[in-house]
Order: sequence, then structure tokens, then C-alpha cells
Amino acid sequence: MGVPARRSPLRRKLRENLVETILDAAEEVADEVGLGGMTIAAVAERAGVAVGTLYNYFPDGDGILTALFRARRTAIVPMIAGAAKMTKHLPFEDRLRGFVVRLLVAFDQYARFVRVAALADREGSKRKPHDTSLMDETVRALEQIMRDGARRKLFAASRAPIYARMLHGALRSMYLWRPVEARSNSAPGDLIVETFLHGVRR
Amino acid sequence: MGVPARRSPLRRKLRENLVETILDAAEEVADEVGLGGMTIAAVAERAGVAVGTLYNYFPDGDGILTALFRARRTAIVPMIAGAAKMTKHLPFEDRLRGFVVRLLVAFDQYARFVRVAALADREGSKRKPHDTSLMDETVRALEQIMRDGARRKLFAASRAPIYARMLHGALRSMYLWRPVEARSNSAPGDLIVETFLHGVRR
Amino acid sequence: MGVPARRSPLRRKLRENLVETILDAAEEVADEVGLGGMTIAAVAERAGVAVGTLYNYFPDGDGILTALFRARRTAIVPMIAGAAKMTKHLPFEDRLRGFVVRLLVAFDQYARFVRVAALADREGSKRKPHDTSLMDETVRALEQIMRDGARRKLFAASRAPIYARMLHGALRSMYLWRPVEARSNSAPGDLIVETFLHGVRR
Amino acid sequence: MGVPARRSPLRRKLRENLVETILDAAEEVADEVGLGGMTIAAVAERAGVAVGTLYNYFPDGDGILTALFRARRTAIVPMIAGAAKMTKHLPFEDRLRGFVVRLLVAFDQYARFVRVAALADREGSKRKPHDTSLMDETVRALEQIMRDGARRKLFAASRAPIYARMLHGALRSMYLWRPVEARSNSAPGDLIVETFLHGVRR
DNA sequence: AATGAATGAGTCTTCATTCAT
DNA sequence: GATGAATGAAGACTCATTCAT
Repeated sequence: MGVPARRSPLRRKLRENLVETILDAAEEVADEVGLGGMTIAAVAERAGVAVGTLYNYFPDGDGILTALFRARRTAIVPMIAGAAKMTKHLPFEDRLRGFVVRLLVAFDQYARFVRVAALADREGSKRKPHDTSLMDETVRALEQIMRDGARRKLFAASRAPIYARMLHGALRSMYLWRPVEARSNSAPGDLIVETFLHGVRR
Repeated sequence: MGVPARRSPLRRKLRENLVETILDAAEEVADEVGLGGMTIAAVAERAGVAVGTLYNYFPDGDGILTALFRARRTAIVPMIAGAAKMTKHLPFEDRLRGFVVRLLVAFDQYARFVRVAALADREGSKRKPHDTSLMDETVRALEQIMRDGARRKLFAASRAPIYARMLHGALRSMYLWRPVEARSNSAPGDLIVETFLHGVRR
Repeated sequence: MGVPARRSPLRRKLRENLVETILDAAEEVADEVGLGGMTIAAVAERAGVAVGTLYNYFPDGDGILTALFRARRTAIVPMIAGAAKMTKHLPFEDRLRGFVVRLLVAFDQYARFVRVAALADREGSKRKPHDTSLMDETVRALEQIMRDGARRKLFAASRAPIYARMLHGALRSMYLWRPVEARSNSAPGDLIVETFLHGVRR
Repeated sequence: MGVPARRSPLRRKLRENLVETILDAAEEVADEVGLGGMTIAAVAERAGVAVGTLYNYFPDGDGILTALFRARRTAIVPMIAGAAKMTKHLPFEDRLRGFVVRLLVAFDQYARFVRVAALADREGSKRKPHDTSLMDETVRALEQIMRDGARRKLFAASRAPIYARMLHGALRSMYLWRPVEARSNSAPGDLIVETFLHGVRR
């Protein structure tokens, strides 16, 4: 089955929030064996419930993933949107710095899911393509900030979408790589942003 | 026991080179439904042969993917290595520009596979993790160029790996996005490189 | 993905003891079409369950046969060993008579399996060679009794293994033939033993 | 495939007698991996010909076995019949001794096939039950001899079939066991016959 | 006549989903 | 609601048989 086992008595954290327990389990399993390697049985076992129980809360296997992506999105997207909004009044460079710092903080808070989502964007699994809103939202927020920069005549408006993707990709690459290194180190993110900003400057 | 065979009116294009036909079919299918969604039957149908025929050329399903990755790697990695070597004598900035141009040309030549490989790096499918040498090789070449830049005192040596990943991620992101747009447009790649180079400059 | 389940109107006789139901089904099928002709689907159908159910109880097809041989061995071998032990104190001839009578009673109780096992000893099927302990155990017990006879100077010790195999083969041949005739007839077995005993006498 | 390989140049013993070459190959393979484990490809490889060639000589896979059994029967049955006939004039005991000696000589001449046939009698393979004439013929000849003995009032006529099977089984068991030991040793066979004869005597 | 690649039906095995308890 | 055994469609793989060369 690929997934270790960890026997049932765990996760009994009160039937109170079984939905969240199941989503956590799915997230863990997906992180360990990949979306394509995830099985309903493994999720149920990790959650400490019977498979049938999953179907009391979700219509089917994809429903679990859909819900997981929705739940995390509901938590993370406002943080991204908030980061964009809270820095709205700042000059372009400070805004980008502030946004990215907040973005990475948010991502670290949901590190496991971000890992799952980052590897799932457009993933080639047998499952239906899932919600990519995390990436989409990040790119969208970055694009908005870039358009802001363009509006301030720092660069041509046509560059905004490319810059947004450039920075997104750079951060993603760093993010997926960093785990190997020490965590909770914001230096790489800072370096990327500063390099980008300097590069954008006239 | 057993039943007659019927002559297939299907693609008989290159019965001469069935292995390549099968690999192409696998590449197409993987590009369309993802590595995890790929089935032996789909590959066989796309290749215009019976399932049994695949097993005359490959030990099993994973063997097809292994061969696909090996075949493409054999074609692409030398192009990457060659791009790195051919630009060895150039000053840092010119070298990076030259390398990336050649890199993107190579990738465009193998666009479908690059898409498959880019989405498969570290993918979480039920299949064994496959050859990631395409990404690895690209990052490695970029890192070497970056170390070259560090040697020329353009930036601290400790930044080389981060810069390599930064640029790699930026290019990947642009590459996976661009397909939607017009192809054969080197502008986004140029913009990314120039922005990066300017950002790195003192 | 996946499709509904239908309540099976089939043999629900001992849902309580599905393992034994499955082993019985395998035994029946093997007796009818041979070990090599046995298919998982046939066993499942005979047992009145879906194929998937077999895999809830056994790791794979061979696992079913392994379990069948183990189960029957567990039941029969002690009967053989018991027959040998219970007759230990008797003089050679009486011992052999007593042993064979008990042996045949035991075999008649497990007639179907004995038939399967007798035809499977050293069988050349595509399946892994299975437990041959039934034959082995019988020959071993006979050999021990024969050594007992040799110890009592009834014949040379070197003859014990040959005599054991001689009697075993004679009984096997009779056993596999008799089914065609009336069962529950101990006469042929008695005749064989008496003939053998007389033949051994000086 | 189970069967080693032994590359093609062998067995070129002149296309003269391809049929016999193929039958020999089938016999060897069956002896090594069992009837159930035998594949057409293995037989073809062992025979040093292409699979298609087999179908020029036999209608299908079973046809090869049918032909093998027929060919060997054609060779062996006359030897058995001859042994029975040549000893016809002898008194019962001498006749049985003479017959068995000749029988075992014949069997040793076709040891490989006898092994295959002995394990195949009623074998549980996925193949149709095959010609069992070797066993049948042996039992038949023994039965005839036994009836001869009964006619001479040495024992009741009803015992003839049982005695025939008894002796057949005893010899079979010894025969399948002996290979482990030194071959070309007629002592066990003699012992069995003498013991039987003594046992039958009043 | 010989070849052996191609064929595809038949089997085994997995796992999402159901539902009686 | 929770349970988990039962279900069977779907996918992987094997190998007897065919037939173009």
C-alpha cells in the first residue's frame, strides 16, 4: 500500500472534527506517496477511521482532494489576498518585498499542503486536474503587483505577466529545494526578491 | 486455446522503428493524461499496435517510461552540456545569454517531452520516480555558470546554487505558461535572462 | 471510478467461515480441473463470492493453495502420526495392519484432498511445487514401521525404504483406482496389506 | 520462462527428422518444468526452430503432446506387449519375473518419457488429459498375467485387478524414487516382485 | 518450408465504492 | 453514524496462434 500504517488509536482527537482529520490524513498521505499513489484505504487508516466513514463525509475519493484543496485555499488565499492588500499603499519595491515575506510565511504555515499543491499543479495523475488556485492566486497577486509597477512606469505593462511568472517560478523552485536545507531561513527568498528588484530597476 | 490475429490497418508508418513509435505514443499519451493516467492499452492504441507487441520491446509498463526518459535524455542532455561547453570561453553575461538561448532551442525541439518531464519532476504518481536528469542537468549547468560568475567576483559563491535554481524556476514557469501563447517567441526567455543579469549586476 | 456492488444471491451458507468455504471451493475446482487448470475466477464462483473477496483472505492465487495444503496437512498429518503412535506397541504385522486401516480411514475422510494431493505430488504444473507432506508423512511413517520390522529381524534393514515405497505405491494406486468402484470398501486395502505381509514373511 | 535456453545451433541434427527433434524437445522441457509449465516458445527454442515451424508440423500445442504420447506409446507399448507375449508360456511366477524385468528395461530406455508420463497420469494440468496408455497398458498386461495366475488357481480371480494395481503402484513408486539413487540397479524391482510373489503364494 | 513479430483473449490483481450490521 | 467485508470494473501481463516475408 506504500503507506506505513500507524495504528488506529491515534487521530481520535475527538470525533468533533472528523472532516479536518480526514483532510489532514489525505494531505499527509499525498505528501508521502504523491497524489497518484494515494489510496482511499491509506487515507482512512491514517485518519484512524474505516473507509466507509470517509464516504459519510465525502462523495468519493476525488471529493476528498477537492475538499482538501478548497479548505486550504480558503485558509491560504485570504492570506495571499491580505498580503496583497496590506501592502497596497507601499511603493512598488517595498510592496513586493512585503508581499513575498508574507507569502512565504503563509506557505511555511501550510508547508505540507504547499508541497502537495506545488507538485500537483497540472500534475499528470490519473485524477482529474485539481484546483490550482494556490498557484493561480499567487501568480494573480504577483501580476497585480507587477501591473502596479508598470503603472508607476518602472517597466512596460507587457512585462507584468512575464515578471509575475518569473518570480513565481523562482520562488517555487527555491521553495521545493530548500526543504533539503535548513528551514525557517528567509535568506534565499530575500535574495531572490532583491535580485529581481535590482534587475527590474533602470 | 488462443485466437486468430487480424492484420492491423492502423498506423503502419514506421514498423521499421517500432520502438521509437511506441516511445512517441507514450510521450503523447503522457502529455495528454499525465504519467499516472497513462495505460498500456492507451499507448498501444496510440502506437497502432496490440498490447502484446509492447511487451516484445519492453519488459513492462515502467520499462516504456524508463526507455522514454533514457532516449530523450540521451538526445537532450548532450545539447545542454554542449550549450554549456560552447559558451565556456565567454564572459559571464554573454555566456548565460548564449546558454539559455541554446537551452530553449533544445527544449523547443523536444517540447512535448519537456512538458512531460517538467511536470514529472518529483511527481507523486504511483509509478516509480523516474529519471529527473533533464531538470538536474539544467540546474547543474546553470550552477556551473553561476560559479563562474562568482569566480569573476560578480557575486558571492554562496549565491550560485540559489541563483541557479532561481533562474531555472523562472524559465520553467515561463516555459510551461508560454505554450498557451504563441510559440517560437524567444522574447520572454530573453527578458527573464536580462532581468536576472541586471539584477545580479552591482 | 468504480461501480456499485450487488448483493450476491449465491451460497451464503457460511459467510461465517469464508476461509474454509474458499478452501473447499479451491479443493473442488482443483479436483475437477487440476491444479494447473484452476483459475481464481473459478474458485470465486464456486465459493459464491467475488474475486476481490478472495484477496481479502489470501495474498494471491498460490496463497490459496498454500493455505489449502497447510489446512489439510494440519488435519491429516496428526491422524497419520497418531495412527503410527497408537500402534507402536503392537507386533510388526498387527502394527502395519492397524496403521493402514487408520490411514485409509483418514484418507477417506479427506478423499477429495487426498486425490488432489496424490496427483500433485511432484506435479509439473506452472505453480510452485506445493507441500507434499501428505505423501512424505505417509512414507515416513511406513518407513518407521518397516524399520521396526527390520529391528525385529523380519528382514534386512536395507529393505525398509523400499518396502515403505512399495506399500505406499500399492496403496496409492489402489486408492486412485477404487473411487471408480464402490467406496467405503476396505477389502482392497486389507488384501494389499495381507499380501505384502505374507510376502515379507520368511 | 523457466526453461534455461541453450541456444539454437544445437539440434540442427539435419532437418531430416524435425518431428522427432520437436518431440524430443517437448519431452525434455516437460521433464524439466512439467507439462503445465511447458510453453510453445520453450519447446521451439529447445528444438532450435522458430515457433512458427512447430505449427507446420503440429496443429497446436496440445497436438505436440498428443504426438509425443502417441510416438512413445508406439515405441513402448509393443515392448510391453512383447514382454507379455514372450513370457506367455512360462509358469506364473517366472512369467511375472520375466515381464517385470523386461518392463523395467523398456522403461529405462525411455526414462525421460516415463517420468513425464508417470507424473502426468491424470495430472491436474490446464491441458486436456492426455494419453495414459503407458500406465493403462502396463496395468492391462499385469492384469492379464494376474488372471493367468488366477486361472492356475493361485488366487481368486477377483484379486487380479487389485494385484495388478498393487504391483503397478509399487513399481511406479519405486521407479520415481530410484532416480535419486543410483540408476541401472535392478535390485529394488526384483525385491518388489519377489516380495509380491511370496505374498501371493499360499 | 522457416521465421518470429504481431495479435488479443484469458488471467491475475488492485482498489474505489457500497451497504448490511 | 461508524464499520469493514464484499464487490467487480479496470488495468497489467502472458502466451498460444497467425501470417507476411
